[in-house]
Amino acid sequence: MQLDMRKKEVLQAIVDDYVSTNEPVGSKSLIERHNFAVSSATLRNEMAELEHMGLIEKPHTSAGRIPSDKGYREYVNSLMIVEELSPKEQLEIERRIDSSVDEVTDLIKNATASLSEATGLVSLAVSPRLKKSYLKQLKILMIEPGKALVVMVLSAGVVKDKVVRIPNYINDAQMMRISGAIEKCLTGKPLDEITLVTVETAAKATEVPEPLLKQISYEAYSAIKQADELNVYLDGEHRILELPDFNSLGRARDLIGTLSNSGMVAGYVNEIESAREEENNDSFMIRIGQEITLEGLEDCSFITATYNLTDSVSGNIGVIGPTRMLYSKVISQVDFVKKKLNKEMQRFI
Amino acid sequence: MQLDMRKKEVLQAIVDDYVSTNEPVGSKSLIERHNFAVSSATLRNEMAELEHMGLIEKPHTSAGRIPSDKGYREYVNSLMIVEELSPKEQLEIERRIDSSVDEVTDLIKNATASLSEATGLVSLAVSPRLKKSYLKQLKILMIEPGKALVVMVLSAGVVKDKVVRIPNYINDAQMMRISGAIEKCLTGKPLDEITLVTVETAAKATEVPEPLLKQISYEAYSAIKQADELNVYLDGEHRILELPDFNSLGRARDLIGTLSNSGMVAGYVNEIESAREEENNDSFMIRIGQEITLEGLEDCSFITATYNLTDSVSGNIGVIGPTRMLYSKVISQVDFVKKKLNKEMQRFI
DNA sequence: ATTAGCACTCTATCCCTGCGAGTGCCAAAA
DNA sequence: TTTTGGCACTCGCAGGGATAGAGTGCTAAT
Repeated sequence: MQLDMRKKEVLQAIVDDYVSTNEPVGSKSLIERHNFAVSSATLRNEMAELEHMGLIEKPHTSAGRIPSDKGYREYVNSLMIVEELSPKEQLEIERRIDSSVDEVTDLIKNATASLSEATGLVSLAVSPRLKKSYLKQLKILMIEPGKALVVMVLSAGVVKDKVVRIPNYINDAQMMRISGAIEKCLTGKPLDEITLVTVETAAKATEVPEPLLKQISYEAYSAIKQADELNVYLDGEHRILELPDFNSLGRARDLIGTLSNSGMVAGYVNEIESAREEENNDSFMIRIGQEITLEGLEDCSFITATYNLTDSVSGNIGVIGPTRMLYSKVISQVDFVKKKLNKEMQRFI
Repeated sequence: MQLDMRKKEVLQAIVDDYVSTNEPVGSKSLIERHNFAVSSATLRNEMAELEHMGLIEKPHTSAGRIPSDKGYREYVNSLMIVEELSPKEQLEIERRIDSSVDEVTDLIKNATASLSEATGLVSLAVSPRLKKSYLKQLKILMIEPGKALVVMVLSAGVVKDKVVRIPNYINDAQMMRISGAIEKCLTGKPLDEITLVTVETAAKATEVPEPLLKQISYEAYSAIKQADELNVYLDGEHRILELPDFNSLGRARDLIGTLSNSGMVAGYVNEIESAREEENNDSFMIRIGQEITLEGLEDCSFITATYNLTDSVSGNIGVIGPTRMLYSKVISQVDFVKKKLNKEMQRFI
């Protein structure tokens, strides 16, 4: 994108104005609000060219211009001046992230709520991707006839468990042996390298009847697989209904509807997360308007950052809002929450 | 409320018509859609009286009538003919409640989703009130230095756990002793009879240094208390945005905003649940419009039923929608889901 | 390259009107 | 006493100008 200095200034001014007023901006009001050394006629020419380049567009003939997705993209990539948060704003965010919680999940939920409150947008977080973390402990506790609890302690400092069914006739000693064998063999293995066969092979080290072995192995395996399933935490859904951008109802419904499908959301976030890793970008992902391939979010923007629980275990936290959002500030807020989250997570490792 | 036969018929017809058309109903259209043996003028007189009694009201002078909260109440109490679900509808609901889940929580979530789908309204469930269930097991597992997992098996077939902090210097043997002592003493005790003192007293049976005892007791206690905290599961928030009743945006925002405060919702549900118990009603609670004392839900209706995990452990499941809802059908749906839930829960006890 | 000026376009708003649905009431009928 | 037909009245809503206002593109002059 080749933009001369003045075009850059004009585009920047248009985005800034439109974001703050939610009105298409015309050449005259541009002159009024900014110190351009040229006349409105000159700006009109510039604007015509910007439109020709696809950076801005007209809702209708006699209205001002609004930025296009491409325009926002240009703005975000090279025009925007990222706004630092004031100490007060920082404090406000930190206050809401109660650091006295005992579980990572709660910490993440708090951070998500805090982010939504600060930005006034819908916020979301994806739980840590535990595929790369490895098992430190695996215990199977007999609970009552037919029921056991598989408890897994992972290297990332996370504890996961799952209630599973077991045959009635199994006894404590047998269970101890199987559970011990599985633990011994799987300890240190990353979750994504554990397959049903791995577990079964591990269990075979014990002298326990075959069918019993198979069943327990399967249940242990399913518990392990469940442990690395991703969760999506949403917050502040109601806030988007405050925004004038969503007064059309249909849009709001689509957004909330789509977001409530956490599987799809997690999948999408993973997708752009791996794109980020390949591009070796900094820790940000910004998707604007049509760049988002999730149905119903085509006129939203998505800003998300990657937090790290350990070097190899990460998740995402970010916001979704209308394309017309205060990028310069929201980015700082997301970044700040991410950093705070990273800091607090040290305690859990 | 003294209503002669004809007034009842008129009110019933008005509610039915208004619910299905979402238009104020006038005397003439009432004649057209129903087989009244009288003229529209007579109905006008009846309607004037019904309005005088506060059962129906006019949005403005020259519009038809719509039922008031009081009118809906009368309808629900004595006019409505509860609509049975067709086998097909029953099947559809059952299909969505996947009965192969291993945990009660998942069962409840599924039921909630199914209910929302069936009714097209927002559904919600409150997790079982475990206060009255008693401890069957309590184990404290050492996880890593400074961290332990408290695992509790409750009489209602529910397993709860919590990660807690413990002093670094405690050793396995000490922990075994404390944990054993606590379990021995608390087994069989309903959760709501367990206090911090109870736990401490139990722990004192062991010969472990006092400060250690105190701290572990406190952590165990906090885990127990956390186990009987109530959770609220919501589903189908986006569906209310489909309803013409919520086209005003503000109402939708208030509703979603209020519902997202799960503490308030749980409190309110508990409140009306205990009212139900006192009145020794059947298993239904219906709150219409102004009867709801939750801010932001003043023009909604709330239909909820009580499910039972055991005799003494119950929770609630129900829906929230506009006062203009198909009471006769929604009630059947809620009831059916509740029964299905009760049936499936047998497996967990 | 910039600018002033101008004709043109399009929307949003206001006001007016007429239509339709519905009401309340009265006097006559049952 | 209840019911009914009839009628005047009310009010919201949709449609139809008319107007104002904001903005554009183009042209000719600087």
